[in-house]
Amino acid sequence: MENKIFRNFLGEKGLKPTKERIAVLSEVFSFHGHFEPEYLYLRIKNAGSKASRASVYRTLSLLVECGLVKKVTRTEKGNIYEHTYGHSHHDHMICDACGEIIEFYSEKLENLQDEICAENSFAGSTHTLEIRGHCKKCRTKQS
Amino acid sequence: MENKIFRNFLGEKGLKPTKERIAVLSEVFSFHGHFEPEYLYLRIKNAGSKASRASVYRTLSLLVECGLVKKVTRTEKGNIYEHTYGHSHHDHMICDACGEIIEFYSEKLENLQDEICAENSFAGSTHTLEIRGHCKKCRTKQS
DNA sequence: CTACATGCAAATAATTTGCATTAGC
DNA sequence: GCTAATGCAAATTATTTGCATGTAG
Repeated sequence: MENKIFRNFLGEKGLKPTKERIAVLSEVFSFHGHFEPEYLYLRIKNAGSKASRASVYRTLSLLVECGLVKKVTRTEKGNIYEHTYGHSHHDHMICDACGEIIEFYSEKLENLQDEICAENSFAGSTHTLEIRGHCKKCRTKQS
Repeated sequence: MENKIFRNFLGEKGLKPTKERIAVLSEVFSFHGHFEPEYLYLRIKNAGSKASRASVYRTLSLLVECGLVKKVTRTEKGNIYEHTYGHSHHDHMICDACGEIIEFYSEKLENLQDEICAENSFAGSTHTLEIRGHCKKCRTKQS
């Protein structure tokens, strides 16, 4: 269905569903989890499709724009993305030791944030909560 | 006092409190709010001190390392910092329209996050919560 | 004196962009 | 055919780094 959504989006903007764009789209949705543009590029090459790095970046922007993909965070290196369609909103814990990303969701947290926005007369549209620390595994490994 | 803290920190690491480092330090603490490295560099020049961009970056890393300064967020452009000493922990709302950064703090929010970490056997050390949307001012300006 | 710091300019690295070529419709 | 999209390589931009020179203790 993400295919349909993307094609609709392109149609409305007068853009064309080229094979490169479709290749990026299906690769993004071919796996779960988080990824960097370069990783995606390599997967696409590996899958037999061809799309230049430039097209990967360009298409990624389009996918973000139409809401199918979301920028998760920015690291020292660059951006990390995840596909969004079929996934409900969640936040992340990132392990400083092994880099593992744990997703979580808390209704209470969402409500509390709405309250806080209201208190500040702020119209919140999105948020990013990133908790850093050590995951269970790395926690025990530590000194 | 941040002066003392920094000097101690340098001393312990066998580093020297050069005039450039001190210039960066005092400029960082000469104003409140958030800043980019380039803005800091210009302020320092303007204040009559001289420190190259390289030294600003190098010193900023030291300040973060010793906890006097904190990286607030990463934008498309680069990093944004704020000084930390004398400021308690808080989170940010960022207006997508005018870029204003509003600070807030919620005890409930902190507690809730601790709970969530515990549920996931995660040892949280820091977190960053960034709520994006429109501030009061830009909200009314909108369609 | 002697490390460590500095400034400069060159190096990095992710991302973007200009442009000639190719391809949807 | 016309407009938009691609690939490439060059450009951008924040940040880092190598190195010869300066300086704190």
